[in-house]
Amino acid sequence: MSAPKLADIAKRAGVSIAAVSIALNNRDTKRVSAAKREEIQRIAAEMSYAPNELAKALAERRTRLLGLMVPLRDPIFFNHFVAQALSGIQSTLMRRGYNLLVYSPSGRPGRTTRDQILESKFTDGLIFINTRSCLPRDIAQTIQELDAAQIKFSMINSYYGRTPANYVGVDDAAIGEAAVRYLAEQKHRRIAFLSSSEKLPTHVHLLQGLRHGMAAHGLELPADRIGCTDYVESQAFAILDRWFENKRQRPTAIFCADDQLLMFFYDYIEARGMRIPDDVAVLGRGNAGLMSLLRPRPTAFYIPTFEMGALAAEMLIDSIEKPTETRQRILLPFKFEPGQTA
Amino acid sequence: MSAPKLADIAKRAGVSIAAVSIALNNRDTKRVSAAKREEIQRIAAEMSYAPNELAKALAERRTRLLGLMVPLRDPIFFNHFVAQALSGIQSTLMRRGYNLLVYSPSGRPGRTTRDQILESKFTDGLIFINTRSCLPRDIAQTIQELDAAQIKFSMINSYYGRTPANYVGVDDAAIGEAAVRYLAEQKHRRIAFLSSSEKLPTHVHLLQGLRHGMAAHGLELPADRIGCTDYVESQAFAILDRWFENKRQRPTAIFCADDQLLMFFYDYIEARGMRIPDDVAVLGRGNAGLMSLLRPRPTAFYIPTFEMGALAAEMLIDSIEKPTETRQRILLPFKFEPGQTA
DNA sequence: CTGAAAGCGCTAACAT
DNA sequence: ATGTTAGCGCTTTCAG
Repeated sequence: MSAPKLADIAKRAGVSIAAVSIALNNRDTKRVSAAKREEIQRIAAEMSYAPNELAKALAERRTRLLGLMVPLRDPIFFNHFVAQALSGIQSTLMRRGYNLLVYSPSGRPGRTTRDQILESKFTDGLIFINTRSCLPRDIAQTIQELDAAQIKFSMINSYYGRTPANYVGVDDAAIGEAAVRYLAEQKHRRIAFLSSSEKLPTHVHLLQGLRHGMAAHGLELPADRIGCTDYVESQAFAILDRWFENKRQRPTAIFCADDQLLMFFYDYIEARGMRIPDDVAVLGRGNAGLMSLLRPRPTAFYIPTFEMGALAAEMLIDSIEKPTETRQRILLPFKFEPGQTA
Repeated sequence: MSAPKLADIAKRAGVSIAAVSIALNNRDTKRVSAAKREEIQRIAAEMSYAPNELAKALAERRTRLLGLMVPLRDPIFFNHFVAQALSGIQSTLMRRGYNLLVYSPSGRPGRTTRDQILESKFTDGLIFINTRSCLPRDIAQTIQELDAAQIKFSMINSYYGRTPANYVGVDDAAIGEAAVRYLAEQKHRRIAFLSSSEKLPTHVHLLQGLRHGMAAHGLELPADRIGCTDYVESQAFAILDRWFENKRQRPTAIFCADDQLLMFFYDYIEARGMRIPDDVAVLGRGNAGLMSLLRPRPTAFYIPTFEMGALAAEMLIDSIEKPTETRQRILLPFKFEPGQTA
């Protein structure tokens, strides 16, 4: 026996299909008498009726499904970022009655926006998680194509282009500034910046904040104290060796742009037999869950990943349900937590 | 202008809707002439046609969507487990052309199987991730209800009941045995087991393996060297204090049942000013990604979370596509990686 | 207040 | 080889 449908209930109750649909869905309408409604509900429960969401969605022209697009390619750090964001997204969806479709991330770089559009035919809207490796230009193009296809979407992290879009990020410039302020207050004057790659938005914004902060404190950030590692550990080691070779000129504090770089730094310190914070202070930035495992406990700025996910979902649903809603670009404040490293 | 549909293409091409459907879907059939097919494909591309997956699914009676049920989340450890399993699942789905619907985990414990069944109306099958906190009895009931509703499913981790079901776990008894073997070879004779809670399947199986291994090596595991923490750090500390109070009788090696317990142990060692492995050796079990962040690097058994996800998805899809397939219960082998702690 | 009928966009069995 | 037709299960006018 296959799943019971409206018609089955209608037959048993001796009413029309429409009557059943109305009785079951509109909790308070006078379209159907109280007696009939109860009868219908009883029968439905008895047959353990569950609506076919597919048919429902087809008729209603909406699925209450959101799609999540994740360019999955980075190691654990990113995994964890996604997991956190996912929790946040889910917390919103739960409250607002949506579910999440996580699209299989295609390893192949050929994954075009067109594919995404195709896939989105199942959903009411799309959430994008932009990783540190997403370039502004690519994102801008994606936005254009989505708009052309009239697909609703919102983005998490790292988008700073000019095209208007719903997105939520973190205020990296503010983090950079706060980092300098904190270190300057501890009398650090030679501060270095261990980062990812020159072109990445995060790098750019942190740097901007750092420079601003340096200026405010009468300090400066010479080019040779900015290290771009491209996330290659050996490259990070080379940069650090350069910084530390001269006892007199070595930086007294390092600011690491994200958790992976912080890990590199911990590894380096261990490899060279140094100690944090005795030999050098370090300030981190990244994901709370992961960094809390490190010892000594990092003094760090935490990215509110969960909240970013929750907010991105909220924005998207708003724009779906009230199409007039104008697009918002939100930068969430960071959290700071003192540890043992600076 | 709303999205183009088959009818639009049909009109433009001067053929029937069915013809378009066939031309677009069945890459190699003689149902339609080569010329017409090309013409149709050209027009479709031109209008950037994308099929309405909903309608398609309704007609085909299948969505190529799998649902993921995740019980409410524990802290980071679990987050990461889920993220890993998710990656594995996705790798299979990608290859086999499915997508994943991640159901919002309901915080409320009242989330019944019935709810899940309701939600599953969107999917072809369900994957369950059973956490360490899932009791065998509850799982068994879930299985029964799913069967009654004729819903296909597979489970990841921690199910060891008698009801037949597709599931993939890890061979904890083998891990327990291997743990003893490894430690015994290092001449450890007083080995203690820091664990979760007596009732949990993982605990039971690890213990079974440990006892077996102990016997084989002429050792024993007295009850007072089995510590159940219920994942409460203070409880863990109390147990450890008891173990370590007597210098003569203290265990020389500890086996931790999972990563969270290992973290407790590291915290304890730090708090009491001891050193690993000088004061005590420790052997872990858990998630590769997370534990690799710890220093000293743990010597540990790693659970193949990614593979478990991939396999669970594979099994589920098989059972969907070939309904004759009999149910399988697979225990994956663990991975062992030596570190600096034992 | 209730039921009949017309879709939603697509597939597949059935004619031609 | 191609076109026609009847659903898939539900919602929603629109008559009665």
